[in-house]
Amino acid sequence: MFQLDLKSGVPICDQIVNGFIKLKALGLISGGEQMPSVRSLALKFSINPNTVQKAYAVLEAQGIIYSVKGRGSFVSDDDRGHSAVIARAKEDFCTAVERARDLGLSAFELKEIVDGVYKTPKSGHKEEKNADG
Amino acid sequence: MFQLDLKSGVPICDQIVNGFIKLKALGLISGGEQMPSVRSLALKFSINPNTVQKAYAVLEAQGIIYSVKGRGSFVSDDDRGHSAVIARAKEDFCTAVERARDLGLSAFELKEIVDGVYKTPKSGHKEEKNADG
Amino acid sequence: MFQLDLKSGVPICDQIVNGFIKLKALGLISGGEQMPSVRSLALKFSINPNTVQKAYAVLEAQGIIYSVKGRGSFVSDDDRGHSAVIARAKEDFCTAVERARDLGLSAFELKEIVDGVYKTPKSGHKEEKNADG
Amino acid sequence: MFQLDLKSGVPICDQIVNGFIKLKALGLISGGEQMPSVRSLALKFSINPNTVQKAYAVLEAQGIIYSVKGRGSFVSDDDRGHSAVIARAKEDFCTAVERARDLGLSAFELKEIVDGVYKTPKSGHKEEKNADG
DNA sequence: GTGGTCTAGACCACA
DNA sequence: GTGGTCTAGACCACA
Repeated sequence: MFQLDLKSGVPICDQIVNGFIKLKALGLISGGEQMPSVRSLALKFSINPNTVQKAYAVLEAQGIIYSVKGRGSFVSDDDRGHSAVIARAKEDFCTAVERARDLGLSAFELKEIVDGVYKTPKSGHKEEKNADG
Repeated sequence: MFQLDLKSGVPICDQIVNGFIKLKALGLISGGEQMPSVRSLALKFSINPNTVQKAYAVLEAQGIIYSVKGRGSFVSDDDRGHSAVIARAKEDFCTAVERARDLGLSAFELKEIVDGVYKTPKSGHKEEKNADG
Repeated sequence: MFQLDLKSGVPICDQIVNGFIKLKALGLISGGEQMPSVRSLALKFSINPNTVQKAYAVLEAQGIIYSVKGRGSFVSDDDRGHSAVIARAKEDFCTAVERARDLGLSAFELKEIVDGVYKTPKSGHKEEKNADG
Repeated sequence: MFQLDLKSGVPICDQIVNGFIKLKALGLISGGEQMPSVRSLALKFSINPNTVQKAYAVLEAQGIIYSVKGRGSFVSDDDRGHSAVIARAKEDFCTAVERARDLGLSAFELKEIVDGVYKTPKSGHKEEKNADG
């Protein structure tokens, strides 16, 4: 699974949404698989079930998961929603590049940063420390 | 000048701050030059003068501009602030890379995007439409 | 038979009820014919027997089927229920028309859609993929 | 404006979302126009601000409106989102036609119903009576 | 048990 | 003032 950083200022709901998108991107969850129930995840993270519910609603709206009343939530088989999210991520990265360029950074500098990040071991060094609640 | 995108979700204050940083980075405004008055800018963008005031305060705190009582605000000569801004820009870009990596994008893909953006002429401004308020 | 779409958001019970109504309307099942047992249907669809039970109860209440203690459920001969079902189908369609009208669609557009659907061969079943659970 | 029917069983949030979509379809609200504030609408309908907030979030996700923190919510200039909603409405109507056809109704009967609905004066006779709260 | 909706009320950033 | 997030807790339909 992933972890929450309640101190980060990033809305908990967003962290949950992004957490599952990452898990799917990494192949750690896949089509048809059952999601943890709203209540169980809320309990696990010591947060309010409404927050989890909201995150699941966003994931469902994006086509990443689907929910069946009385049965649970499941990872979607169809990857269109997930692909759309990835496509948007590329656009976002493109915007980030433009911003850096506008501030005078060179293409060389940016590519160095890219390499630097990819050479770093798995875990992002400064994000998502632990769920303290 | 630059434009505001009220729909972007980015706080107006931040957009103003970043707008002037960009202008200075591009050399479109330079040391000693007088900044537009708070009132005139607020009028031009149809936004609250307090918001402009706050943006100017941030710019001053970062050493990008300085204000002279009774005369107005001016673009700073020295580069005290500017290098800090560049450092932060690098951090922001680094974060963008990490996010893209977490979603499964490869270093190769990202570098391709970087090259694509830098090959494009200046007009990368396909976003930030207009301030309608 | 028919198929369930667990992702549709339509309650499973309703899907079963509507499925059998459709089968009878199309003449694919007829008076006196025995219905699949609750258990077998639940097994086939990998759903809760209680859900099938409830669907059968609704069908019986509408006069579409009848049950004989110890023997099972059977398709009803008479059309008591069927005409009521047709009446409700008309109401449902009427509601759909009103909704479309409220969104600005013209009567002409709707009638075109009607013609389009009726000109299509039988296989209008582009929805209702499969029960995966 | 539109009215809510708290007894209808239709989620209040959905009623608000559909209400504004209808208003836009009818041209009663248009691009750039300011939406009532979350709080004022909640007060007007005697419902919880969270419910209005949720409705506005859905409208924003669909591109029908956009929100600016501290300023308010506005009807979107760009009609792509609204058009997508209309397109989906056509699909929904198409599904309704298929369902009616599957139950044995003829194209002629359906077109009669369409004409009937469009000949009826403006207000749907059975929907959305009044907000009692 | 499951997801979904709603109220009540606190608190935050922003203008 | 504005929108946005979150908690706490009730209640519902459905399986």
